[in-house]
Amino acid sequence: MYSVVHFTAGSLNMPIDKSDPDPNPNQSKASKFRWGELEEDDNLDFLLPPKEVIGPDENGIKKVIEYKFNDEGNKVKITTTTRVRKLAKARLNKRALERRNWEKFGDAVREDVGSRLTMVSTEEIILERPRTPGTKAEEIKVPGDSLAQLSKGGAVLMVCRTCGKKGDHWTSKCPYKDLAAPVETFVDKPVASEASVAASGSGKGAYVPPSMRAGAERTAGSDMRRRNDENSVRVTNLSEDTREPDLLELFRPFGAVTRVYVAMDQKTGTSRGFGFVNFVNREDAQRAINKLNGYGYDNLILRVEWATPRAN
DNA sequence: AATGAGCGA
Repeated sequence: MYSVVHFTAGSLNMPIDKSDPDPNPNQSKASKFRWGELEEDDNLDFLLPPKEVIGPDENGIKKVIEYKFNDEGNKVKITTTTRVRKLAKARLNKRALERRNWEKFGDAVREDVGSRLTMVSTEEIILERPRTPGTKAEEIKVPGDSLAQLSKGGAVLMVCRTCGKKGDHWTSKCPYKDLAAPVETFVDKPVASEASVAASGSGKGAYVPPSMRAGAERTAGSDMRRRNDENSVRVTNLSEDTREPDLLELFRPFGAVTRVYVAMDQKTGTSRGFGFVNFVNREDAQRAINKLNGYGYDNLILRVEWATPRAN
């Protein structure tokens, strides 16, 4: 239901005599309400003397004198006295006081800003990375002198720990590095034979990981539990601000993760939008791929696939 | 759209 209220131009322009109560006391409730509203909405403050502010004085006392109409429509004077917290120089420590006296610098030199304003100036700083590709290394490079050749000359002794070959490649480049590692690197005591380990159960002494116990699979192809760089999963379409901890959090539930990596643009320091996650177990990697490929993450749809082995 | 960094007997 609506209550229809009729206004006439005359009623709005009527001179308002505040001392008079409702000029039409017998009118309906709606009309009475209308008068009340008019009184509140009409700003009659221009009839009042202006607001005065005195102080704050040396004691921090500030007075504000205002004039208002009260509910009865009478003019009243309101004086508000407040104590303003003094700008306490004593509260500033020595160093802060010193800084106050500094010359303006940065962009503030050119700006006409108040002495107490703080300005933010931006300055581009090129980050210097340790060893930028193609600087130092090239300067000392002797043409036609490969690392292998140097090693033959006795400068560098390059002996592969995996296959024992001399002067040919580093351990990490060994063509056989993905074959089972030699036992000696894992056990610090002379190894008991597999037969004796099996016979004495766990025996005493050095821990023997399951993969090394008698009966464990030894061939490179069938051993899924060997820790290596192969169970590598490529993740693309990562949002700009996805970092390695985020990737770990996302992939960790599928099994032990040996490494997470997010490719960064070295120049801008921003993510290139892809990364890699390596799993201890191939099956876990496969489950992660199945579950997370096409998964919505940070309002992007992830692509999760097997990575092709890194070119070395 | 896209496949990673660095170390060293």
